[in-house]
Amino acid sequence: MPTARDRARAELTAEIADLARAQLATVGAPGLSLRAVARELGMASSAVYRYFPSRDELLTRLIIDAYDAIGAAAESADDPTAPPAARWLAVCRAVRRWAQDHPHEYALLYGSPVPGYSAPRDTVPSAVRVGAVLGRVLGDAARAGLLPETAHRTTGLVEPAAVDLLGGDDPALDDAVRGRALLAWSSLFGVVSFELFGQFTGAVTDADRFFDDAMTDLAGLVGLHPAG
Amino acid sequence: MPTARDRARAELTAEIADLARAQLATVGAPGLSLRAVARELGMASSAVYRYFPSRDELLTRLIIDAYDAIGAAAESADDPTAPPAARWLAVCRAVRRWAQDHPHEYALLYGSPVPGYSAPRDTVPSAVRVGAVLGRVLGDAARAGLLPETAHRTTGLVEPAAVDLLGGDDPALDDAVRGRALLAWSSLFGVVSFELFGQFTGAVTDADRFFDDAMTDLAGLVGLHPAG
DNA sequence: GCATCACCGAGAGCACTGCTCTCGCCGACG
DNA sequence: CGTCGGCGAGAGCAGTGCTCTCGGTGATGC
Repeated sequence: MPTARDRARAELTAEIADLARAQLATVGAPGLSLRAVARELGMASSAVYRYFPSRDELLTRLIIDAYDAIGAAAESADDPTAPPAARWLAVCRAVRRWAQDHPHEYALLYGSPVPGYSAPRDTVPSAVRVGAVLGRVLGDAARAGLLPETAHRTTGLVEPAAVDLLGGDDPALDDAVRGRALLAWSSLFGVVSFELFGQFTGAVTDADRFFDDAMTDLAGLVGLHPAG
Repeated sequence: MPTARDRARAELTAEIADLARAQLATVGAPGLSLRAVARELGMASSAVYRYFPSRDELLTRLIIDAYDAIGAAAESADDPTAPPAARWLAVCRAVRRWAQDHPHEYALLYGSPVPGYSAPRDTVPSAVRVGAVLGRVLGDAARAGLLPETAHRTTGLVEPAAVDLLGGDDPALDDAVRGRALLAWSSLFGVVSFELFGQFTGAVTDADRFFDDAMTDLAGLVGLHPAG
């Protein structure tokens, strides 16, 4: 059973992470200072190292939390009873909205990787959640017979381990449409990143409309059409 | 006329930038240290400030140079005599190749923006070059009559100032295809970023084939088909 | 119940960073 | 030939991540 010390430790760990997240939201990842969160917590900087052995470990924690947050946003935006094309657009919108609400955390996930820092294994399950939602939409559509049947199946492009994440198995799904799903998935984040990082400034008049149009085009690319 | 002092100054400025670029390639942007380049140059750190008033100014210089480098790579990969779909794929491949050869510089351009640092106006002309090449391919195809005519023209989505960069004016070009061109443009970088930043690990068996397939799909989205 | 042991917070300290200021030197220009 | 502006060097400030050592204290074994 957890002793009082254990509970205190868990509490303080969470408190540090929360304060770090707050600081992240204001100064961004490069400006995140372990000493600053220690100061704000009223403790010596060295004491923080009892809870996070290094700044990178703290960042890893924040990364996992952020992946889970955007994943949860995508999941809760998905209404499995809605038509597939509408589900697709709703999930994309939720991702964009979360990114706009948490730009620094988004940059931490989908911006430049921290040099000399390779994402630990622990991040993978959380990182995959958004893609899994999109894959589920695709798979449900296939199983409902709403996807065009493929003439000749292409295989060998997608890793077998990734197949179940991309809609699972179905006659309407081959590696060609799975590949297009991967393209659509990365395109979603390409568009969101470009918008968030200012690459679109001065290019488009109505960002909302552009985004909806783009996501609808991507849905069509994988065989999801508003009508069917 | 330029005095000896002026020439020396220009030379030293370039030397600092070159050394900084070399350091960028090994330790990445966050690890770029002004003191380190000064050390490697055998001069006091304070002397470097005669040439770049701040670390951010140095970074800006590197950003502009990198935009120009990837822009030049895209331009020299474009053979205006080739069929549009082939031109499109060639340009995309060149962008990907440059990114793979200069991952840290790529991350500097298309990764997380440096917080508290907004890209100065000077970067815009260089930043726009890759997009301009793709826009030119699209415009040439339109003027050659290789694009499907649009039934009813949609307008008001793309900023007028950006129209000439997206192929110029032509009956075959309206804001719907221009919007899809913007989508394809950002998708190119979405795919390259995901591949470079490790988001695709364990998803695809043949990255080259996947990329070619994806870029061909994007070309088709804007109306560029291998046959035509 | 007491001794022990592990954890925990604090402080000092190291090596490093960006940046500023002041000091002499020296080349260019009037 | 004198003056003035740029230029390099050095010291210094405030801040960083991280380490180590030092007491205190809560949890555990006998």
